[in-house]
Amino acid sequence: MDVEAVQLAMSVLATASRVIEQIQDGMARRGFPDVRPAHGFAFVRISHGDATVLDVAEHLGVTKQAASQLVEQLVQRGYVTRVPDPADARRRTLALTARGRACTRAAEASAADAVRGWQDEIGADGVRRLTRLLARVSPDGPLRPAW
Amino acid sequence: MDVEAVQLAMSVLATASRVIEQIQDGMARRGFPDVRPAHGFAFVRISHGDATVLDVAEHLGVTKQAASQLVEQLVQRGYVTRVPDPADARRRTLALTARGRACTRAAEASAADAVRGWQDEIGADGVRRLTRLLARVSPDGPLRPAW
DNA sequence: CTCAATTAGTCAAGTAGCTTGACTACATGG
DNA sequence: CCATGTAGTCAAGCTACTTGACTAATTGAG
Repeated sequence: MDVEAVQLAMSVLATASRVIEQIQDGMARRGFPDVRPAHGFAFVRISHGDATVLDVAEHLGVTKQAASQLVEQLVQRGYVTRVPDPADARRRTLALTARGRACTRAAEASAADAVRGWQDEIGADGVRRLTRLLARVSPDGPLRPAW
Repeated sequence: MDVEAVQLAMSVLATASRVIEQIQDGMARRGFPDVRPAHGFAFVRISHGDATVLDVAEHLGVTKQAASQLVEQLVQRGYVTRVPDPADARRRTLALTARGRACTRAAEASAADAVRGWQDEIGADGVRRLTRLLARVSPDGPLRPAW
C-alpha cells in the first residue's frame, strides 16, 4: 500500500512541476519572462480585492518582509500600484495595473495551453474528472511558493 | 475555458504543496526532521542503483555542483555512503546506509498517511482513479526540487 | 484625553540553496 | 604519449527567503 502511495505522491509532484514549467514557458513566450510563480499567486490575492502586503504574505505563507520585497518588484515592473487608504494612513491597498491585468490573462492562456496538452493523453472527459477529483483533495490554505 | 484551466492548474499546485507539507510533517514526526524534498528525490535515484553525483544531478535537474553539495549533506548526516569504483578511480558510486533505508521507509509511510486522508474525501475508488489519471499526465523527466 | 499596546510597513543583516567559473585527478583514443 | 573528455570538488556570487529592529499610525483602557 505504501509503495502505491509514494507513486501517487510522486505523480502529483511531477505533474505540478510540469505545470509550473509549462506556464513559465508560456509566460515567457507571451512577453512576461520576469514573473515567477510566486508573483502569479500574489496576483490571485491582489485581484481578489482589498489586499495589503500582509494579506499577500498570509496568502503565500511567507513573512511580511518577503511579501513586501515581492510587491516592491511588482510595483517597479509596472504590474501593481499602491493605493493609499484615506481611512488609515498606514495601509496601502494593492491594485493591478493594466499591465498586471494583461499578465493575468496571459497566465490564464498559458494554463489553458498546458491543460490542452493533457487532453491528448486522457481526453476532455479525463481532464474533467481529474479537475473534479483534485478540487476535492486540494486544500484552501496558503500556497507556498517553494518546496 | 481558460478560467477552468487556471482552476485545474491551481488545484494541482495546491495539492502538491499539501503533499509536500504532509510528508515533511510525517518525516519530522518519525525522527527525520533534516531531510528536504530534494533529498527524498535523490534517494529515489540512489536506491535505484549505480548512481553517481552526476546521475543525481540529472535526476534532480540541477548542476553537478548542487548535487555534490546535497550528497555531501546526506553523507555527513549518515544517510549515504560513497563507494569507490575499482574500475574507475574517478567514480564514486552512491549507496544508502541502513539509516538511509529507514528514511525511505519513513517517507513511504508518510506518503501513505497523506493519501489516507484523501480517502475520506474522494474514497478509495477516487484515489484509484486519481492515481490512474495523474500517472498518464505526469512526465518522466527530472523532478526539479523547487518552483 | 492620554498613553501603552497593537498594527502596517520598511530597512538591514544573515542564511540556504542554487548558479557559474576554475580547477584537479583520472580515463580514453588516436 | 599526449590531447581530449569525464567525475568530482572548491570558491565566489546571486536570489529569495529569514529574523530582528525600527518608524509611523491607530486603537482602546482608564
